[in-house]
Amino acid sequence: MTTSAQGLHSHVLATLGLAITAGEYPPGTVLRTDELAQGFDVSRTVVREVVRVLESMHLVESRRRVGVTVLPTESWNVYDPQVIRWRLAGADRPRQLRSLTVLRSAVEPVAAGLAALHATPAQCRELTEQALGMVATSRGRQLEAYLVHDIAFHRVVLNASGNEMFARLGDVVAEVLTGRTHHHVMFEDPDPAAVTLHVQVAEAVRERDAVRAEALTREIAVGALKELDVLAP
Amino acid sequence: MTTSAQGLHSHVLATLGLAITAGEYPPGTVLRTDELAQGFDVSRTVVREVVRVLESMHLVESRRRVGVTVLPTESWNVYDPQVIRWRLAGADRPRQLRSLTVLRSAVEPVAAGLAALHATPAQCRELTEQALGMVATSRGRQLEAYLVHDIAFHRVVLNASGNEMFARLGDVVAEVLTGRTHHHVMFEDPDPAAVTLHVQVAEAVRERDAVRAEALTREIAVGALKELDVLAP
DNA sequence: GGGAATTAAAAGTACTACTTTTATGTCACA
DNA sequence: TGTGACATAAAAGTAGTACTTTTAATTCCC
Repeated sequence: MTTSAQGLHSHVLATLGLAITAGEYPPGTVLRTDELAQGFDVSRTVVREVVRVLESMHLVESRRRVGVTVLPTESWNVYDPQVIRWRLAGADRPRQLRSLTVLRSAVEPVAAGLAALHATPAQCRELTEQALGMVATSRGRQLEAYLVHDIAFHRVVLNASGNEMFARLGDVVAEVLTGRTHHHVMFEDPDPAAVTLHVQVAEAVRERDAVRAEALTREIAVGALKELDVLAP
Repeated sequence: MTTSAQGLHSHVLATLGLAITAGEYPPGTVLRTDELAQGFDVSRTVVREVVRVLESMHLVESRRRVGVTVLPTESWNVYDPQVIRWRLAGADRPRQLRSLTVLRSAVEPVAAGLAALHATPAQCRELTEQALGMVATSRGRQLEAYLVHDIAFHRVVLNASGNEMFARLGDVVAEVLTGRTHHHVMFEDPDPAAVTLHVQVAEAVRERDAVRAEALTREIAVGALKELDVLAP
């Protein structure tokens, strides 16, 4: 069983959420609470609580005398980390990775600029450290170790921006980077140019050079976009 | 009563969600299901369903033998439209408006650039129309009418970008613009420079000039940021 | 053929009984 | 006196049932 299930609720939620985001139930499909309860062999209580959660994610809509209707993609809360995880686990993972990468390319440069203004000395240190870690692991097929530093690096930048909305994208970035590493056929070491750019971003932030930090991060983003355009048609 | 309440669930959810996001229950506060049920004079069933939803927003965490614990701000799903609405209605509205505006300033320029590449003829037309509407209502204290066009304009840009994540920020932008208009003391007409910029963005998109569309939108964003720096200390 | 009244299906709500987890306090033993 | 195993009870989790409310759809009357 792949769906982490400590508790009936979690299990049903994960299963249903995954199925819906995977497009298993096309929009407009109506599910009946009692049928779901029977299908999962749980009480109606459990199903109702699950439906309420799915409703809050705008994946479904529950109406009396009708049932639980699956909503079209456009109404989904696509920023909900849970929804993101489900979608990344499902069929349209490539599409999802692309739109998230575009989001990154918009947000991260601005975040880096702000980080240059707001980063604490500790954050500057952490940033440099992670960048050096990236350099150290950038050769010789140490992709997993590299990934850890890469994620940590971007997390620090987002946090140091001082903007709550940016900071909360740390998980998204982590998912994207992980997805990329694990789907890239894992043959090649990371692009040396990208590694250098990260080091330079750390430098720029340390020197409080917002403009440079933003520009450099934009270059990183462009690289990520290019890479993706190659991957997907 | 200000909390829209068709159904017990909605009522309890709105009340509790608002209270928590307003910081009425400091992080770490534990609420007991039965007490809530008594307090709201509803069944435990209703409270449980509400708690499950709040849990999915990471506003609270429910643990056996402990109760429902209010989580710190850092864990909240700050991108959940519902959470955003609650917070905008609460005490830290100014802070919230600022962080959302920064997010806009990062996203919208990129979205505009993409819109220039992907916008359909219909979207181009719509964009021009809204921009002209802004011009028409930009003088003589027609702030409400202006706001409608402004919101529509930005929504079209975000939709036309073709990126799902951007498109879903339409509501956020609408909230921010509305909040701004309604809190600006409503004396002055909109900045003529901003109006002109919108017209030019529509032009650039129509002419498929991505670079120009992005640059112009960035100017609009800078304006919005400046305005906010004046508003809040 | 159209509109009003009826019906029934499904979700919403309530209540009650029971299970499971687990924080905390107790007691025995070293 | 401190420490670890054990017992206790508190609170959430689950189940089942009975009832209410809404409302789509059918029927029936004009």
